[in-house]
Amino acid sequence: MAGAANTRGPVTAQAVAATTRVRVLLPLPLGAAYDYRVPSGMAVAPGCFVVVPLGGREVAGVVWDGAADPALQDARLRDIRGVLDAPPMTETLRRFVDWVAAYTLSPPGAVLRMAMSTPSALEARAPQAGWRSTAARPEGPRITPPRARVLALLADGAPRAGGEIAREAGVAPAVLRGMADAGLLEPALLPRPAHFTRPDAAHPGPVLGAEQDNAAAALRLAAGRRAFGVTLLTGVTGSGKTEVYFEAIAATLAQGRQALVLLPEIALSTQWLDRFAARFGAAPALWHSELTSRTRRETWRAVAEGEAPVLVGARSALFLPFPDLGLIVVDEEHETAFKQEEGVVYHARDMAVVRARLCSAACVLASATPSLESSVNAQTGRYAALHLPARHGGAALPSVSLVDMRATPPERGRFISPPLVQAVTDTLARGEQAMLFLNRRGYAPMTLCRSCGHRLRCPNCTAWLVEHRAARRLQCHHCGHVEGIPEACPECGTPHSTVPIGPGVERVLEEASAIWPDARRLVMASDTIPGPAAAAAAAKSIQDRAVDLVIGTQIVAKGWHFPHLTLVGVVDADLGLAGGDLRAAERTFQLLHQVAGRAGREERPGRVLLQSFAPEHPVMQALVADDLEAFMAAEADARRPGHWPPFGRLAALIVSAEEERAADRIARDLGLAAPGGDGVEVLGPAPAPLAILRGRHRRRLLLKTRRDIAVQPLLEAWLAKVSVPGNVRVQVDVDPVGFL
DNA sequence: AGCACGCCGACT
DNA sequence: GTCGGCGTGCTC
Repeated sequence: MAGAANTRGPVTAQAVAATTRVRVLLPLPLGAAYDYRVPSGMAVAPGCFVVVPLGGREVAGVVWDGAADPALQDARLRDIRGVLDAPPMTETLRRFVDWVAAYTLSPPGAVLRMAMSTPSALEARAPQAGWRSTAARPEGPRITPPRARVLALLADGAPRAGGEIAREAGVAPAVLRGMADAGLLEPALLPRPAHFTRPDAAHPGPVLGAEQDNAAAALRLAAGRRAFGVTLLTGVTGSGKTEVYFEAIAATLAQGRQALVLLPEIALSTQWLDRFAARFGAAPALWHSELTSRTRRETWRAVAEGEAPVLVGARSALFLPFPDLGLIVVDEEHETAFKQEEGVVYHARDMAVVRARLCSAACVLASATPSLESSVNAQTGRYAALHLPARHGGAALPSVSLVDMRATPPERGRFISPPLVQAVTDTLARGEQAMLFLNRRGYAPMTLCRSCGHRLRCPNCTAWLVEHRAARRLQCHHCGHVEGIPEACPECGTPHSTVPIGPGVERVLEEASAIWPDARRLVMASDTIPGPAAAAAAAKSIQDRAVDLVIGTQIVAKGWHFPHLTLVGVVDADLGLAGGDLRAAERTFQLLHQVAGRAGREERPGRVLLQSFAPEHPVMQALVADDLEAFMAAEADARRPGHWPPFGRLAALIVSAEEERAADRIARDLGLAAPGGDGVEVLGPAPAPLAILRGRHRRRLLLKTRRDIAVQPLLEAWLAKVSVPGNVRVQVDVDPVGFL
């Protein structure tokens, strides 16, 4: 219509409609969603993945909810370039992104980035071309024997890939071309191959005992409710927690919803996968950082399309696009590996509960040694509690005893005391396996100059350099700095004057080699077991009794089943107690309990020896008495009066700068601007536990409040009062665990 | 996060 | 004389 071009004429229908603008959240730390214009003819709704111009480039983002900014002038808007062919982000995932951003005080875009970790998955998969036979076979063309074989292969009418037809019918690819020209075949798109077999809830799994059956029934019920609820599932190693929560997964599958299982160390979970396969007759989808980009893309897409009914992953799996998540299991829920310390600082266990609530899913937290947080939530009734009292199959719990290192010390320069030497010798003599546990990699945690007393330090961190003798290197375990082992003291120049102080697993191996030269030894540490394949091989060699003595760091503590291992010796049980951390005792108990659980899982009883210089310490006494409840009650009593977590809230501000003075100044300014009032307390500033990390000086302030006070508004108001120059960084950590 | 613009050293 | 270092700052 010609009149429509007349801009001074009557207002046309097109002009009446105000410019359609929507908010688009971009996976960048921008603080807020940006507004974009929706070109006419384009249909978008919240959740759509779109491509938008940003500066000189194009970025994929998500159409977000809420009204666009009316103050922003139309002239500044740019057009959405296109809508991506991917399932839109669900409402619940969008709310989850917003929730995590608000809780952790992170820019929403930074959280979105975790939910868009696989940009290539947003592009439509190129449909694969194939052939199928035409519905009505034309009369004319001759059906030669090769042609007949092809037609026989395609008789079911389903399309197949050209290469596959040629191979299976034993014909040259040219035959297909000719058949197509003759009208016998027509091109057809292939259905995408299913990458994930559906786990079979009806697959005959292992038989459960009566107590497990009861717990499983309760979980089946919880997962069948289609409603939010958290269950804390506890029970010692070997009590069958895994098989019990498998039943919750089965109930979720029966409803057609998806299940997510979070494991702290997905790379080392081969035994878990075996058990899953035994129950469901199929493998679950996997999600962890070591996936190839192709697998990542396929998995992300399969999750988004509901084709991966069960996914097992590391904490980042929490941000995958499940269309209808019905269950989240957090196994080993007490593990600190669930805390992400960089970028968006969050605790995957806590966020799992949040995501479950947002999508009306059941949540199961499982652990032999639950965190005090979860225990208290179970006691107060916020969480349901299920406890498996015994080891399945009647295996006895290991007996734990202490070796007083003051009464029976090792020889000078040695670390294994006479009682532990004797116990290992006896165990090996019986043809059983023993394990020495020391949560320290390398040969020695510190190196000292005998002549001047100089200690070898990391140039970038407040940390000693750890000698790795096998690799002939000194290494910083905090920043990755590596240097050679010096011939002479770098301080005073005295040659050959440096001596290793204290043990690491390599040094325990050296000592063990001298004491038990005939024992077949295996060291398991994150640097000797580089990935899932190596971990599986190591586990198999232990199960096959190709190893007599295992020497390992905490990676040996995680979920392994070693049927012939009857003795665990903890070389330094006091190790985790130093440092004055709020949760040092709790974490030491959890780790040592878990390590102890490696001993004696079949008919033979296990023995655990803890070498300690403080055998009277409550942690050691609780381990000997195997009294988790009394220990947790004592921990709770210690934290309650001071409103320490979980009876109060904690948030940390870490101020860091390359210049010490800059860090100090901003930390002091923050201290002066600190919030106060009833139930609000600020501790610090003080040097952060690692006062220098990666060359940056660090100061820490701690905000502690009563449980009924939200820390986020306090933190926001506090940070707004202090202007921070560009060379200083202030990192917020809501609910810090351990030091940072 | 990119990618710009923006002021001071070693090279064709 | 330029190429280039990465320090602040903006992107609807």
